Amino acid sequence: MYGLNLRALEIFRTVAIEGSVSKAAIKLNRVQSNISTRIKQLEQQLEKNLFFRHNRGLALTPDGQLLLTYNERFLQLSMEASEALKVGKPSGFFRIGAMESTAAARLPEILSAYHKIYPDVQIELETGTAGGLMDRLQNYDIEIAFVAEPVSFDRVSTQSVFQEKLILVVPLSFPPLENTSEFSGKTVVAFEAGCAYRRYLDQWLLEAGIVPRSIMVVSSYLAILACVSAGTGYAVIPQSVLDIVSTKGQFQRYSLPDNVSQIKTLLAWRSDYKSAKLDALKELLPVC
Amino acid sequence: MYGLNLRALEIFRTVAIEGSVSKAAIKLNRVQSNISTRIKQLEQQLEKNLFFRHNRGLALTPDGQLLLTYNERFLQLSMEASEALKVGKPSGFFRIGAMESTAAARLPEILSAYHKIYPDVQIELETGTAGGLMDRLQNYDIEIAFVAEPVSFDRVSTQSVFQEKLILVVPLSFPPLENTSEFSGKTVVAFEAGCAYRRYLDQWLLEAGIVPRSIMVVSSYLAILACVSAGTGYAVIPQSVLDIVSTKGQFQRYSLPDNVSQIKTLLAWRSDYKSAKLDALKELLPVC
DNA sequence: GACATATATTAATAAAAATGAATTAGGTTG
DNA sequence: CAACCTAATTCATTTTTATTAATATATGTC
Repeated sequence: MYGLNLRALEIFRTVAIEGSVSKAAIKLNRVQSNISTRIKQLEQQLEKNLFFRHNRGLALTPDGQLLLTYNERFLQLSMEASEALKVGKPSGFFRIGAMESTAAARLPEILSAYHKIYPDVQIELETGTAGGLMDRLQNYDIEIAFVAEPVSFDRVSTQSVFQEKLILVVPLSFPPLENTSEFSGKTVVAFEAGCAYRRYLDQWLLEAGIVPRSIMVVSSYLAILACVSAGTGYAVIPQSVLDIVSTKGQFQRYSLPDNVSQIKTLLAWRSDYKSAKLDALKELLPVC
Repeated sequence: MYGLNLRALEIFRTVAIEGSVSKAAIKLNRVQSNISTRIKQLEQQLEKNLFFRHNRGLALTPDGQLLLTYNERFLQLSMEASEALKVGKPSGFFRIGAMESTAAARLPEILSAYHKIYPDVQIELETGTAGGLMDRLQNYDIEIAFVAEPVSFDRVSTQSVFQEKLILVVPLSFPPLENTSEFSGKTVVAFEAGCAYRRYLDQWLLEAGIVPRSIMVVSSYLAILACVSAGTGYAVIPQSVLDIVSTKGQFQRYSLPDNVSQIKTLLAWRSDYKSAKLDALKELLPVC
């Protein structure tokens, strides 16, 4: 039954419509014996008589009638499929990776708009660290990723889409920040090592000559803010994330030097990846 | 694109799921080069890249994803088709031929019940004379026929389903029937020659020694009754038809001798014709 | 009984699919 | 960096399947 192909269906269909092997053969530009054999083959494969043979030609049996309706459905489906492939409209799964901050602060609105326009696309948004996401991108596990710069991988293209500002958040219980050296000996609350912002944090600590007492690794911005509020230690967090949480005012905020605080978020995709889904998404993203 | 078959779809599907040509080859008990070639072939036929090639295997492109969804639909449809063929439940067209009298008086109720039970069967009821119907039956133009006995054709099976009684209907303007010879010289209103009841009528006329003035051929029982009511002539008509028309009392009725008035209606089908549709219909028909 | 009109069968050929071996292309490891 | 791995591709060959051309068979018509 596995050899059943569109040609077989076409032959069956033509014979059914013409009611004759010879007429079908003429119509399909084949020799009559070929049609005859193919029909018999089909009947053997299905173990059903599809036609009554009489002296003026063939007529469908009930089983043949049934097959004919499925035949039509097959042909229709195959046309629909080739049409869909030709047009290339956005559809199917869209596996998107994003850093938690981007997923929380930037994407909801955009993906919601996207979903409205292209309801046929099933979005799967997964979060992870910048490093982890780039690995998954290269493993063809996700199709695109939103990650903080810098990104430099072979065969990966990027375009910057969001500008983030990192803010230093400090517990109210800490003395006002005047001298950065005061931060030495305190605890830093931070994302795990793969996180891009964590790298900026480490860089600032180094440049400012700060030696933290310890680093507490927490994998959620909400949890990090909760820790800061509770006085556990200080942290660095994107402004946009801060904007969407309601825990305002429960900690001190400080700007960081521009070189470590102004960070672009990039949309990244494998260079060999081209799709209508991606093109459509780019339309909805800001240029930055 | 016409060579596309279920095997190709299965190969594509397996590679897509396994993400690897070699694994798919093992799973499908084929050699890996074969899978590789088939995939490339498919891509060429569709003029689309279906997979990204990377060093750990293959991953679907958006086009590949799209094709995969159609692939699933194809496989599902093919399973549905083979399931339907296996089960053999009544479905498809059911081309039924019947004499007008049977179609009008006997079948409506039965076909209505049938349709309720088997809504997947599309009934086509066509009327014709007994002779015409038997021709069409043998021409595979209709699948079954309801005709009056006698029927004796090679390769046609029958079973009797209705008992009809023929009634002689006479205009009110005619004198009461006492002596059949009085009917000579009058007009007979009758169905065309192929009609079975017409043959019984002819036989009775012969046996009773009646010589009609003329025969008026009318192809509808309602029209025949209208003619009789109008005084045109006398006619022979099944009791069951008389029962369903509202023009009662506008003519005289007489019984005919049993040998020409008691007639069975047969269900007839070609002996090579077997179908669930027919079996189901037989269940609903009276035995007689 | 010869003829016409169908489908079916068969043997030969052509085309397509599957195989096995060799090759290529990226990684990984010592 | 060379040797090694893993996985896909290419290519020559074999096997299978589809197509053809010629012939057989079956049935109805004159």
